[in-house]
Amino acid sequence: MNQESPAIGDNSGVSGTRLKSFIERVERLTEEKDALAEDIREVYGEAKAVGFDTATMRKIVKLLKMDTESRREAEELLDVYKVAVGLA
Amino acid sequence: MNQESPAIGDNSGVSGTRLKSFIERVERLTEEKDALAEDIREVYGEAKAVGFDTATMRKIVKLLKMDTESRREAEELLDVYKVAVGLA
Amino acid sequence: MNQESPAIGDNSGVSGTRLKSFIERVERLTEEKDALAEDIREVYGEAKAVGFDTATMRKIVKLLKMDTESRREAEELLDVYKVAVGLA
Amino acid sequence: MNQESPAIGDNSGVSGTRLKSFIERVERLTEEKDALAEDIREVYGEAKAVGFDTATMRKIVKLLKMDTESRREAEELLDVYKVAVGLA
DNA sequence: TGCATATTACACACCC
DNA sequence: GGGTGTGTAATATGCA
Repeated sequence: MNQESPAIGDNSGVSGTRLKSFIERVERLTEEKDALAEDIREVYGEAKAVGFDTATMRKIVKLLKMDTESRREAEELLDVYKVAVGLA
Repeated sequence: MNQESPAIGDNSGVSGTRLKSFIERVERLTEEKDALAEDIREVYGEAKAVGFDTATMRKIVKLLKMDTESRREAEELLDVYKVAVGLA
Repeated sequence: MNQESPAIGDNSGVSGTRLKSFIERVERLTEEKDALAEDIREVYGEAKAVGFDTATMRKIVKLLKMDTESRREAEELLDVYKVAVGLA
Repeated sequence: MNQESPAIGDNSGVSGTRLKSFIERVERLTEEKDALAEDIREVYGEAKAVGFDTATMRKIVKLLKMDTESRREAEELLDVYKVAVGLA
């Protein structure tokens, strides 16, 4: 490890508190994220229960997401171009 | 494929609407999930900015999560036992 | 490990030879793959040398690849649909 | 951005052609690279099919590669020294 | 040295 | 319920 780790080694206890705070924020966000993953699983479960094919559904979702990302990337590329030609 | 696929092939259009609804729910939940993943990255970014080692932090979070899950599983097992012996 | 590992433990030496053969094939392919990665780096290097912005180039390549994959995925999805409706 | 970008902004079209050429070379090399990655996956697949543990195999390949690179680096260092002392 | 990307490892979900 | 394949997260590398 080549970090300076200002907190650890500082025996004031302040940085331990700070680290703990960061960790707790991550834990909290992770819990919410896992809950959403669970929700998603449930939606697929419902769809499957009424006869839809989840593999196909997942492919559709993936494609939609890829489209969205392509569009976003294309816009970013445009911005890069603008900078390149001195328009931004 | 041994799915009944009630929607596909049903030309009433009703199931298409239903499929669309499921897809949109998944998309929405996925967006929220990705946003949380982004938030988590940001927390690690902040921590890194003040000198903490994020790889180590990730290990800690993982350990804490394992503990949490172990505890939860132990509790679930206890519940099962309670039911088994007529205590719940 | 819950593999049967038929080769290891068999002291005939035959499976050791077979394992070695697999490993060598992987090594050979990996070398070729790394050489291509090197070639790609060189192309970017040439482009940079004549004044192109490689970050932009990388974005373009990425977008083109995403398009290609979208098309391929869309075709695969179509196939899945065909199966789903009993056309294939 | 502090690149000169000779091509962009040059409306002769020549640099556009040149850029295109670079892009295509990268795409072609990338395709070959991806094909090799696929081949490697297939080799692991074959090995797995006859009972080998691929995770272990990957570790071995990694170790062998490290050895190879260490050796190569040692040789390169030797060359540097040779030059330094006038032996090459 | 910090960031972006490429690869590798893991975990979940599906099928048998 | 076990194995397989896919998708996602973490790590390692290489560039600016």
